[in-house]
Amino acid sequence: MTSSPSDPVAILQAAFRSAIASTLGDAYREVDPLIKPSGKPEFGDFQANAAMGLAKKIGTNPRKLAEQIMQAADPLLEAIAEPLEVAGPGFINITLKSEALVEMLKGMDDESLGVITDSDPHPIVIDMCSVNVAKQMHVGHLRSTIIGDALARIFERLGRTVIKQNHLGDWGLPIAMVLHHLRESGQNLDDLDLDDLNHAYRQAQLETKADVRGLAAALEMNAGPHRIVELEEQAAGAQKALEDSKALLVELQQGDPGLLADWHKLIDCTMRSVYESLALLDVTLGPEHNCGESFYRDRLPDVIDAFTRFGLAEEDHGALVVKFDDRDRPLIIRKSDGGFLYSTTDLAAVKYRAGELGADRVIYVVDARQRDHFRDVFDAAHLIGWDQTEDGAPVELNHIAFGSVLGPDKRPLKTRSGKNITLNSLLTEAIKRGTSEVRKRAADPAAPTHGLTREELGTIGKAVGIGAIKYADLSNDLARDYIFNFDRMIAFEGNTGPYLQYAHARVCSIFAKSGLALSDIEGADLILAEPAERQLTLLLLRYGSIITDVGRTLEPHRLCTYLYEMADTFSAFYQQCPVLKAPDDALRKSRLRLCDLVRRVIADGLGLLGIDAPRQM
RNA sequence: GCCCCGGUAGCUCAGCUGGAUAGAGCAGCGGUCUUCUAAACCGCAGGUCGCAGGUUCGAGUCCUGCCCGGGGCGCCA
Repeated sequence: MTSSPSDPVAILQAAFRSAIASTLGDAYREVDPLIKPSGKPEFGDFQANAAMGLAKKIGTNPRKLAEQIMQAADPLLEAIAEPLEVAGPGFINITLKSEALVEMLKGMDDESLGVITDSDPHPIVIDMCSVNVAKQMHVGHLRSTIIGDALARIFERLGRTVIKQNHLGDWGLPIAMVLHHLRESGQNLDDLDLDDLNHAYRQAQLETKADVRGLAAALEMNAGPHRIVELEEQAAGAQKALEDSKALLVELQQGDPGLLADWHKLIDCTMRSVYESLALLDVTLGPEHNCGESFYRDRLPDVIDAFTRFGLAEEDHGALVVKFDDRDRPLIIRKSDGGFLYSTTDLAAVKYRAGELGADRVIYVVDARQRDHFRDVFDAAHLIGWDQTEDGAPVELNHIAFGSVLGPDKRPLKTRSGKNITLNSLLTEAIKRGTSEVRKRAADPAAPTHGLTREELGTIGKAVGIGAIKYADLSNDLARDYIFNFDRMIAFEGNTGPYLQYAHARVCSIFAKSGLALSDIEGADLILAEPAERQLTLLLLRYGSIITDVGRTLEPHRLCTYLYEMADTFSAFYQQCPVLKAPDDALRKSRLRLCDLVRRVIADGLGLLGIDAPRQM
């Protein structure tokens, strides 16, 4: 990672590193000087906070140490910073010279926008969406898709090769159950629609689950003989349906041609609807990204062999398990009936992604309920050494354990009638709401959108509606559950997608009204006299490091917070610094150039979140 | 029973490897449109950071215990 001349933090870090080393000796060359944007403008632009921690470690006076470091750093920064100051218990406050800020701003004023790319040739695999065939895509898959897509865009922006994979649930017992049910009921699989599939899924669930537990409870609670017999018959029926489904799964897994053909029909039916939703979301994820459970079916025996060969698996009650030193829970990799499980598949997937695809990072965007599972799988992969590429690079396995989407009652989101809300209906509703907001505004003759066609307004409305959903999903800490609230997410006030889109449109509008072309301001002098101009500049200069941070932490909400702050800071600038009505031409061009940078940063940032930024709204 | 995640203003949430007086947005109150998009901006008010200990110059942040909410826990995925 090189340091960009446009990133003040990187420049200050380098200077303070050597200042610390020359104060305390070479042993301290690698300590982080803890450069942070200053909390308050009166403390300057940045602060170095390392002196206090170091003083504690060494056992010296923090303020005194800060002064020593400051004296060493001062000459190094003479060209770009005002004289440094020590404040409080040992903060070193830094104010940059305006000329230096101008140079840094020019440094980011190209396509990069200050984002430093990484040329590591290993791809990054992102496991996202993960629909279950035989089940309609619902809000649960929304987050996985939106988050995965945003991360994919961010890593591509950082210069990495990204392989998106849709790890379809297409090979387990549930799909066998549905297939069994459809065959039993004589359904014609050629004109199967999603409702048939959903119905079949639910019926199959009922058939096989009704209801061994009920029987056990009835026995335990000394229910009457009639009730027992009734439940026993039901349970026997369930057992039979389940046995049949299991048998069908075995046939399927052995490659029975007729069954395979039916299986494909089922998948096609589900995926047609999935692709519709993905198109509405503007997420590029097609058949070429499908790499589901069935893909690994021939690789499962090898997983068992390898774990057995390395002595990492042992038999327990007939099943084959991997045990860990630090937890009671084992990972079952083969059932006592010889069948494989999703843990077997997931281990095969780790091996494939790291070993064959050569990925040095695999990101699983799967909901938080699978935390324990992935912890076990990752640890098992580590035990056997599959978490490295063939060229020896260590592989980072990350599970993005995102929270649930809840309804207003804080229970998993359902319709009033208690059904799961389908993703398609949700997206359609969002687009409808977005469009109606945009139309409402366009009805005003003074609105810039007034003359637009119905179609143009529809395009903007879609961007607003979908953007609102995506932003609501990405702007919170992913680990939290979040309450789905259309009214809040589509509001134009506060930290929402539409607010940012609006801020972007306003900047565009200034430029459009200026009557100038981009080429007119390209080399314009930048004049940073007003505090608002400085604040805007300091924020613009942070863009690159924010993107790097998101790549490191996998926390897209940091980008959201940044963009919101950008819109806010721009508003302050906009209020305090006339652009088109600036007192002279030089200032006008300087401010337009600042506006242009703001516009590009917001558009780029929203783009990384998968959100469109219309030029008008 | 064990494990994991969360608990910050009335509501929804930020708070970056411990740093200066804990920040936003909604909602509430009060201002700002002949002025570059008022879908905006400015101001006021609002806090025992779940509770109790501990670590230290300094804790929302780290450690221990407890409370509340959610999730998970051997042959479903």
